[in-house]
Amino acid sequence: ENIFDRSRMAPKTPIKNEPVDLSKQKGCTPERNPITPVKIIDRPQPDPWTPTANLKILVSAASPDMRDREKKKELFRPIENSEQSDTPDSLQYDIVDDSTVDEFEKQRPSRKQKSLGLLCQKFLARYPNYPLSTEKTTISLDEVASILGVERRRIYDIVNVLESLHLVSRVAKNQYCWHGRHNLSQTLKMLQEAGELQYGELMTLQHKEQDFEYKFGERKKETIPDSQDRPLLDFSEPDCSSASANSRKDKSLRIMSQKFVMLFLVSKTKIVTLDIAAKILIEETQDTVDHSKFKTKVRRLYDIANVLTSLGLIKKVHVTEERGRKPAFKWIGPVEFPEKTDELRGHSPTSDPLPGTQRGASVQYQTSATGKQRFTRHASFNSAQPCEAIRRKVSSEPNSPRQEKQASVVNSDENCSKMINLAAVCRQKIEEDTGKACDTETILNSAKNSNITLPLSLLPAPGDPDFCVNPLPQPVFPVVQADVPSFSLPIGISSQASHPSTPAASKTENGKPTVVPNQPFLCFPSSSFFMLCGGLQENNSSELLPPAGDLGSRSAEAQAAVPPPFCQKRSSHKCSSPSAPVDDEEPAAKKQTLEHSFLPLSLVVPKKPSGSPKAESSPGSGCSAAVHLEMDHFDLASPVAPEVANKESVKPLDCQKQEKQSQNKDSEEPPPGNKHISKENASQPFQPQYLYVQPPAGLSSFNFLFSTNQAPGAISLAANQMPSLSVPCVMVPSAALASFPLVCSPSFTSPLSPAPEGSFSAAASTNFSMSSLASTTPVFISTTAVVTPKVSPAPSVDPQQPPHPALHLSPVLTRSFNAVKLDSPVCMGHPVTLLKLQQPSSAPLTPKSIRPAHHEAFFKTPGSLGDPAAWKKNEGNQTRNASSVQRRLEISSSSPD
DNA sequence: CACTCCCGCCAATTA
DNA sequence: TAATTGGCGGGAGTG
Repeated sequence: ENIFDRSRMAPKTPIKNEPVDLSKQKGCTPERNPITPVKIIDRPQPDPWTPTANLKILVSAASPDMRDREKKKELFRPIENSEQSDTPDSLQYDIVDDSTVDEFEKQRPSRKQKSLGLLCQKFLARYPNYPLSTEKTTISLDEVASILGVERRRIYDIVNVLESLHLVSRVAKNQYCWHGRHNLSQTLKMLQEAGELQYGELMTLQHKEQDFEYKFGERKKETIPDSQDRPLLDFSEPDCSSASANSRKDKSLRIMSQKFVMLFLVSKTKIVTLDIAAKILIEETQDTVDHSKFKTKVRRLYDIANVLTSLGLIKKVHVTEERGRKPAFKWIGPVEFPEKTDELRGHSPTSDPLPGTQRGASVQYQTSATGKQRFTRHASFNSAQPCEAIRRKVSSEPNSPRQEKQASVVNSDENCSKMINLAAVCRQKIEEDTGKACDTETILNSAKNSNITLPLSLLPAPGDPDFCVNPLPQPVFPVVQADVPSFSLPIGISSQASHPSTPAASKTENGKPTVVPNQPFLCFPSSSFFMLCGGLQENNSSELLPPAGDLGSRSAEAQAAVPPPFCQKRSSHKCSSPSAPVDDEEPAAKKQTLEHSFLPLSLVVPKKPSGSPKAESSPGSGCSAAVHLEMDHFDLASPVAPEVANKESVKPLDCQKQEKQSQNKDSEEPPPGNKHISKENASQPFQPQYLYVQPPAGLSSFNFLFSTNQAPGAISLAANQMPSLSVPCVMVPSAALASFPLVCSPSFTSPLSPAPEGSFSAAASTNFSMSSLASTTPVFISTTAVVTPKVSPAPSVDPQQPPHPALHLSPVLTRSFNAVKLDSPVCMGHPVTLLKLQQPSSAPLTPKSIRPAHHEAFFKTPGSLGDPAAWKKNEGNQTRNASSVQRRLEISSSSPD
């Protein structure tokens, strides 16, 4: 039967081709309408058998080999001819001839000739690497499949990978749009950022069995600051990717491809072994990774690797490890991304149809024609497909499903930078030897210890004016950034975040450029980072305290509150006073976002919708763009309260650049001293500064604070151990943050303010919060255990995962909050509730375990980061969690609407 | 035998 | 319901 089919196929294809091809080829060019379902035309006769066809069949029957050959030939011919696909007949004839001839035997296509890599090359050969911007070439799957002589299924494999890199995007059924490599660098950059977030610091690679290896991703790019450009990128990317990608499920292949690329980008060595990649990429595996699953994953990786190889991004190499030689791939593509250049160049001029501000929207629209839902989804995350994927998974997967978590980070330090370095070092070591890893760990530990003491201090911020958030000027960032592992958001989100900065600034300015010089907090322009400086005051802390249960309830509120602030930040420049400027933006946007997004999800959803709306809404200024980013982020959190946002906006956020600078000073140190936090601390004696990082898309709920100065180091980054977050940051539930004044903007006082208790202005501040989700529970994530002290106890939480300690987030208990609050004033001292990731080092995590954490967190939901269990533990939390989860899910689904 | 990964069944998703 | 997509894993080719 098969034979029969095949034979049929051959004839058939040509036929199709003709019609199709014609249109398509032509179509390739610009004009075509995306919309289409081109294919229709084709199929007319299933069997247009030609005489030859019959022969073929016979032949094939005679020998399978023959068949193959024939096919191949056919395939090739067309290919050779390239576009000529014209003569189907001829093909057939040829085939026939061939069959007769022995050539077949000679050529024997052998498997290699059929390889996906080769096929991909042929595919790529058909399209220009850098197509003119103006036109878009459309790709018809049917057409291509017929031309290349392969089943459509294979084309999907190629296209899906290309799509993950935004080389193509799906326009409609059967139709893909060829973008070429204009955006490739951007995409890679984004992936790198995302990868850093996810895997970043700790890229953990698990090797084999039990060993873990941690890789710490280095942050190559330090500059997060770029935010300006990013936005574009984000959008653009998102567009492309999102549009196409979102459509279905998570599309594992796409996601896998992105993750796989991320691994390369994050890896110092640029070499990733398949098994490690497979382990990391197996999200689900959670506990038991099935061997079969692993195998399957590896198969897929080969598929992806073949395509990437064809793209010249990677090459196959072998790594000899202790265990022996393992297949691996080395990244041979660009390592450094000119940042925007790509964007600017590539995009703007040429390709992007949808560039710019609108882009996101526009794109969506286009796509929308095809499928609304998809788009909608996309919209929500343009850039961050992964996120979506994650969500989906979460929702879908019972196992992994996690709740989201929120965490706010408390302190970070320069240490981060150090940490990073360490991580890198560790990673290297690890790579070299597993054993070495230990060393690194030790180091880390030491660091941690130091940190530990400090744990988090949350910011005590008082609601006061004192705290100001200033957006740091980008320039400043670099320093910090460098240090810190980037948190860049996951794909989609991050981009947005970055992007906004500029515009936002403008608005913010209105309020005041400088809010308070002294302010303890700095806001980073980039949405993603914020630096908080200054001592914290206690007051707010109280607010934070709210019991977990409360949190849950509050969280929502908090969330709502949170968002606004960010916006301001974006404006990196100045955040102005509370004065309204910002407000405008936020509110509208937020509201919209809110509407769109569901609360919890904020991260996920928001983007697009929010973005567009925001932009629109905010008349203001460029801010819009910037805002978007932030907004988006926030949105997630905030859905709640647009109002709040408004309020917030009202309040001056105060971000001043100046302050930043000052802060910067403080913060700066980090890079240099990686090693010991303690030292840093010493150096840092200053006020504690914190960097606030917006949660990556995946992590919507978490807030990260990094202490610039002190280092408590935190965290030393447990990175070593944990893949999860090695970063020295603390994750604090948004709720917690909410209470903090720092948050940004003091300006907001959000009525909503989550924290009833505290309710201070701080409340307003809460904004940050992404809280929505987890908000309630503050969590620390440290890889290592160390850190925290107190909090503790709870961490154990996860019964389930115990084995995989890796990431547990220990949920900080509510109390922790309290504690935190209390401590507050001092950054350091706070008893933060840190949750360490449990596992840290000691136990060798299995890759699986690790993965789960990462993956989930990264991909799926913020919650995923932590152990679900942890969440559970918190009683109140649980509910929340669940709710949050649901929300997410809902959102995802709903958002589209 | 291990590494690759083609092939195509068939489920999920769309149209 | 039909078509499109794409997950998945058996098992074959290659070295």
